[in-house]
Amino acid sequence: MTQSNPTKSLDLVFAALADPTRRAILEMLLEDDMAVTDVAEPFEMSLAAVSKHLTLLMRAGLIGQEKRGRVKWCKLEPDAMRAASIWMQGFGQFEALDLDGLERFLEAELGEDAEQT
Amino acid sequence: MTQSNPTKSLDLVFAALADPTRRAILEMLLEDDMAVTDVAEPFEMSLAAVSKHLTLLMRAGLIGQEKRGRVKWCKLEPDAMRAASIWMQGFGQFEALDLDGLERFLEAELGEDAEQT
DNA sequence: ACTATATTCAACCAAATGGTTGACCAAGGC
DNA sequence: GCCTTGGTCAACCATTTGGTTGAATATAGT
Repeated sequence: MTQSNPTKSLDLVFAALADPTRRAILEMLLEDDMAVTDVAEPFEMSLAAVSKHLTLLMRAGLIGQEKRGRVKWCKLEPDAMRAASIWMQGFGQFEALDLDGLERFLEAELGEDAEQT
Repeated sequence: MTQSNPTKSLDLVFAALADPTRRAILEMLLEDDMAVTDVAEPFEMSLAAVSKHLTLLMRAGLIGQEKRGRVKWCKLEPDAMRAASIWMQGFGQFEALDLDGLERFLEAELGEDAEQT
């Protein structure tokens, strides 16, 4: 009856992503690791509220936290998104939107030996 | 009517996906269009409960419903997942790459339809 | 017209979210 | 030691969610 682990994990990840504040936090962490206070700074809500958001992101596995001194550092854990991302890709070929553009981007990114099909 | 607020659209899609029943429904609809009663059949909950889930899926744009006779047919609308899927891929798939460049690419790709933050 | 089927609606309930404020601990700086 | 800063905790509040049941609506079949 009870849903197995992977299902529950998808629940947590998708639920965590269903809030604009939390998505914004994840985007900020894409740039760099950040202290909790600095994460909270751009938002017009209390530090406690942001702290709760971080707790949810932690439970979903999307971020990790490490306390050094009195500062708690948050770092992105993008691997937690992989299963959810793959699940979604089962529903369509979203990459078909502009595969050429993506290819050009990846080639530029990976450089020389990227294309040899 | 079109979702005027792009952030809200990601909210709705991710929230809709955060429930195992709704994900299971979407997977069922991957096979074929289904009537509401048939969608509800495998689940150990009332028809009304499933109907509510379908309402949420509708609001998120993930399914469409068409009433023919007294039967309401549900069909998958996987395009509604696109923006969310692409948003996620900005985190998981290309970690080794230049993330700023990827962000610029995705922004250009999604246009104003999927800008969050 | 009567009845059965398909689906939603309405009222209710319990639990979770997203936010607030104020108190609380922990770690530095002086 | 004392004060400030970093961060969580606890209690509270409003709203949403996920479920129930029973009544209501609409269409089909006979």
